[in-house]
Amino acid sequence: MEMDKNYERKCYELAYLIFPDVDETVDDLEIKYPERNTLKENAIVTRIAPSPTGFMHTGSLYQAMVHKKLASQTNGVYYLRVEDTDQKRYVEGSIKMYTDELNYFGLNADEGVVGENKEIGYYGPYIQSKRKDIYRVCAKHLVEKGLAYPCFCTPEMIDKTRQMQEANKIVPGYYGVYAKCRNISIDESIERVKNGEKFILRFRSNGSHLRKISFVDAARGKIEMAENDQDVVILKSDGLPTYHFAHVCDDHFMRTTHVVRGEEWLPSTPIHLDLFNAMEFKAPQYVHTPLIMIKDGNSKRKLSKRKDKESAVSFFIKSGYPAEGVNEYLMTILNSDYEMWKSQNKDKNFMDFEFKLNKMSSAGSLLDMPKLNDLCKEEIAKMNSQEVLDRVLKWSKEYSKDFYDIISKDLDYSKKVFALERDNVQKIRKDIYKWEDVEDTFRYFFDEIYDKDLKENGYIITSISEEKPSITKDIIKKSLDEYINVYNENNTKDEWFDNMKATAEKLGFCINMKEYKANPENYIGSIADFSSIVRMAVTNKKNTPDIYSIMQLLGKDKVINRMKDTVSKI
RNA sequence: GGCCCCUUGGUCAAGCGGUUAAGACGCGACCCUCUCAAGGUCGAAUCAUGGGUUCGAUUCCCGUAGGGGUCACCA
Repeated sequence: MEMDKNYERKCYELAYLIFPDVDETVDDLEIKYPERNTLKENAIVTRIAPSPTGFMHTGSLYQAMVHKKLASQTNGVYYLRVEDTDQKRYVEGSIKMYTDELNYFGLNADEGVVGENKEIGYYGPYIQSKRKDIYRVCAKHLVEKGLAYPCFCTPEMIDKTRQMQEANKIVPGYYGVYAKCRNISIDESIERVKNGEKFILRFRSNGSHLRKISFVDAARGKIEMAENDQDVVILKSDGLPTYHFAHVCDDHFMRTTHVVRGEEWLPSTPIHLDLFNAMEFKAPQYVHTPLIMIKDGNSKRKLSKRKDKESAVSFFIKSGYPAEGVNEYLMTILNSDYEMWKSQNKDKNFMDFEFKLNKMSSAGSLLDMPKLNDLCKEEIAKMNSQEVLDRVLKWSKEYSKDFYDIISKDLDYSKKVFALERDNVQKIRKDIYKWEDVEDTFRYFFDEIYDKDLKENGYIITSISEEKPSITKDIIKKSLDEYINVYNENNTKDEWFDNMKATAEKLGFCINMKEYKANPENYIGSIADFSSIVRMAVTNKKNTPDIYSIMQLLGKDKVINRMKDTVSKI
């Protein structure tokens, strides 16, 4: 007993020696950052915790969706905390980029860091590098309790131990008898600290990997794992905490109820539970989300920052994927019954859907780009021409300045372009799924782009002769010459098509598709071929929306000129 | 390699002891049609494997295999 008292006193001495300037206690912090009593009992407090590395991973977006849903549907809080304890990886401007990207998808946090130098909330600071004092209070507490100790080992020494362990097939790591500094006497520790020897702070775990612990993952259910026995580093040589320790201190004092994170964290959960226990903090509920995978040959793997452009959220923004479509996609892989619900609630959006943790799939899903594209296509199809114009302007201003200049010259005209087969029609054209594709899809409406295309690719109309030898270049020319003479801009659509058919028939085309299919050898081509000639002469594209509407929009002069040019240049 | 997670068509998946094993994307065919897109109709395609438990297993248990993750003074 006498001995224990003595040891206890020494622990306090050591703690004071290491943290002479810390006079706050854990109890003080409990008062400073009280429980969130204004929230209802079942309100969920979640957090997104990016590292400012200049890169937002697609998986984070997926998690942001979980945070947003959980907090909003329980009237809880979703906050953003910047995890910048690794100063080596810090990239300037990351925070703004990150919050901007969240904003693009409407998945921004409602507390914490919400922009560059912008913080909301009473549980801050929300940037870990500014929370040094808090970690030191907590670390001091552990030293006082004999649950943390200074480690004087060099990285080389630790490396050597590890190699020895691996060679002898011993569980590697810094623990038990292999934890050299854990086993030196407290007097020696005090002495060496006094002497100014360099050290880091390690947790003194009382666990054993022979014992099992279990915890409930809110998405996966009960999980059983070996108890932690590693004396993990809690404060690094730069005085900043490791992730493990910061997680415990921050999520406790920010009163997080649910820690939603990628499943790569699952193996270190026992460490965190051990730490929570040592600090006598109540551990949060854990939710480990599956990783988003990508197909690589015959197998699948985690989205890789280096290899896969889709791993960056910025890729989707730069390409102009509409946020609505991406969100829809995220929901479909997030909650298995979302698609069913959506098909019954077509007019609602994902924020109206009740997200359930136990409906979250736990297997990593492959990023399915065709599916994403389809969902985006559907979302764009819901927009009217004004909305499309606004969105294209906004996107191109940022990512395609030339195109922006072209379409903003005559906004009224641009709007009419986007209104084609969109406004006031029974069946909306669904051929765009990202803004990046708009320029090419509508290139023939804008002279600058049209001319550039002709220059680069030539007149593609000649390809008709390659596919159908009966339609020679002469026939193409003759058809256009003939059509130029009869084209009447004031025709209704029906009159226009009758006119087309009359001209085509005169030249030997079959104007009845059924008849043509039955006896193609009797004709030089079909009305479809004749239409193609006109289409390509006017747009230099094989496939376009209804050619009548296009001609109406372009106006007679342009239509006639383009046909004349084609005749003379091919 | 140790530990952990995961496993229904090509992909996302419903299912939660008895089903003709949903639906969506993709794919194919046909219809519609001036091309394409869309739309409509139809179609091909799935319970990784071996043992149990049970009257009965896709469903519950165990093993095996496969895939993934993780083993830092990075998060």
